[in-house]
Amino acid sequence: MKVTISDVARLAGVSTATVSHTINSTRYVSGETKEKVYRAIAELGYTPDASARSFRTGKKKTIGFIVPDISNKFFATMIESVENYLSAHGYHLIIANTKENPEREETNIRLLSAGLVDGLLIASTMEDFSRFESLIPAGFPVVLVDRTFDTKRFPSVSVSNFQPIYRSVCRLAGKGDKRIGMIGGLPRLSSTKERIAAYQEAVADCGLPQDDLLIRYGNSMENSAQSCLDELLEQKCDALVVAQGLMASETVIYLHKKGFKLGEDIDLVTFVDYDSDINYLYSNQMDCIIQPVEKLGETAGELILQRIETPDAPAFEQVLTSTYQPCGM
Amino acid sequence: MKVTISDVARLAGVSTATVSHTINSTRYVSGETKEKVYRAIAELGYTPDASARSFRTGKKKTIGFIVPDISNKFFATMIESVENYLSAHGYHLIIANTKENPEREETNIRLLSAGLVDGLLIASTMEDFSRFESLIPAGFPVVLVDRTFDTKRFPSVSVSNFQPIYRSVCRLAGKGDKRIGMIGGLPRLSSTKERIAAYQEAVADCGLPQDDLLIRYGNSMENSAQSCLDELLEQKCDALVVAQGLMASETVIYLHKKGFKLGEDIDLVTFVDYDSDINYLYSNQMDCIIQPVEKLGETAGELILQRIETPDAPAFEQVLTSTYQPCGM
DNA sequence: CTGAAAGCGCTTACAG
DNA sequence: CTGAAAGCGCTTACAG
Repeated sequence: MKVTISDVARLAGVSTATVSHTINSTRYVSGETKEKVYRAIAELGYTPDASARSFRTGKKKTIGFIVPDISNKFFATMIESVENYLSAHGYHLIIANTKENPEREETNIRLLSAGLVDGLLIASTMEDFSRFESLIPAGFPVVLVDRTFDTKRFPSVSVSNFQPIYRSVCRLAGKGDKRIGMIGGLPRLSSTKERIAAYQEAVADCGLPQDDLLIRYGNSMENSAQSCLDELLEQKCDALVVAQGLMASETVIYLHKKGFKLGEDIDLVTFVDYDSDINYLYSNQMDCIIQPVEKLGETAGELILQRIETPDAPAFEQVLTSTYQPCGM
Repeated sequence: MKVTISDVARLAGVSTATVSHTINSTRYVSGETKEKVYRAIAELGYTPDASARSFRTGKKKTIGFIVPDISNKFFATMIESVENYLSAHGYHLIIANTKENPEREETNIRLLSAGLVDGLLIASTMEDFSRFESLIPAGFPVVLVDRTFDTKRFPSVSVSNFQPIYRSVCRLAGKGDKRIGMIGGLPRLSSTKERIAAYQEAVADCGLPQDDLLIRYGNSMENSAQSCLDELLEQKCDALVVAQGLMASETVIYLHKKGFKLGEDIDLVTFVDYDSDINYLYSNQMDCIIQPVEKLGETAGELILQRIETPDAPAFEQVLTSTYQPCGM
């Protein structure tokens, strides 16, 4: 049978209060009494029941992370980094995967916020903020990760999207490229919107032709780049900007198979998950925008624990900067 | 304040028992009463507290997965597949990362088995079975994933390691290769041991020179292939077998950078995580051993839920087969 | 320096 | 067809 705190108390000849205080160092216990308690614990092989404890205290010591796509290495690395931070602070991590499906996100928010976790990290795939907001119980600690909403009611950590895209378009224009194709992720995501907007402004500012046919969208998951590429190549692009990591890898592979020489037949700028294989192989043939994935995860961990401490602190946005790595550096 | 089942009962004018039974459909409740209960729930915005419920029932509806390296896409994909299976069956998934560190594994087993989860999936990095076994509370549901122990006391799901490696060595020998280098993962892992043994037997059976200098070990994580490769290239290998996915990617990149042409200057056989970028690019230049990652995850989920149902069923090993994909197929 | 006891929010025999 | 009440295993004021 299960060994409980009462069994320990009985064997040690003390109260359950004393056992509890001994284990948790939450009030003074004499050396002699401690001794007896620890002996009883050892003899019975007692382990406090985490479930009872968290029920009693209301603290689960667990954070939920709602991720759009675990098998995307960008998120996998982020999960690792979050887990690393949290476990160092005595927290566990529950993972939920939405596969960019808003219904799955909704279900998971409901399930996890109903007493399973102390706080939620969400890389949301939702477009509608009011729908999103209505799912979060009042005062429940939430931090948005990588993707934000126009309405800034939750704290967030994300990556600067505008500047690196703007800059790369200018550089391409400077090289003499005229028709610059753009591939973005899911159109509804804040990250995609910001990147597309940066592209559009840069194209206009550099005096290049503005053509909606030069902008294509994928689904932010695997195997969605190819059809975009076919369409852009038909448009006779002399350069491509790929604003999403997974699609970037696919682009490199596809161009390679089609026999394009990067930097000669076509110029390429890509967002990369920083330790992608492709990046190692081709970093000398394309410009890369390298995201601080680990920093993103660590900051997310930091913010959510802060949030749990002080749920009513004003929400603020934290924006990390990507590294711009031109060809061959 | 928090809305509890008593608040609902009071407002609906029924007992908490009736509210509970209504929510859970666990005994007959008249239509009229149900109506009242649901109205009260809606009015108060009541959500049952998962923590209280799991404390009471002893069922957490949560599985722990102890993973050696989340950022390794092999495991990331497996996590996705496990999560997928579990969430479809009403379970949550807690992730712990060991970074191939036995102490971290030990800590995590202790923490998670102490009332946090109903069962544990473990891809263990431990060598010593008795140490491992001593950490698992008697009768606690455990399933070993990808890596097993010689002593078969826990159920497990893993991938056949012997046959594909044996076969690849024979094929290389058949092509005329004489000095076949072998790179394995962490020497203590069952997967590594089996793969090395297969290599050794095949080398002997094919009448090739047996030379310990042809066998090198990495750490099963990132950036450990290079030094192995330098040593093997010094041994004038005409073929390489890389028995670990991450190291395989690194090998391809390194050989590429060194200017080797695969299949001409050197023959290559690799274990691959099936959707690796590298595989897409080079599958026509090397033999691949493709692991059924998703099936592995799904089976792991299946086995652990079975185990929770019937913890005393005899432990059995489930071995999945890899696909052998020769050059250019 | 320590103990007796209430109570966290549910579920579930037991009883009618 | 439904209710009163015990109890899961802890923690924590309150009291001495």
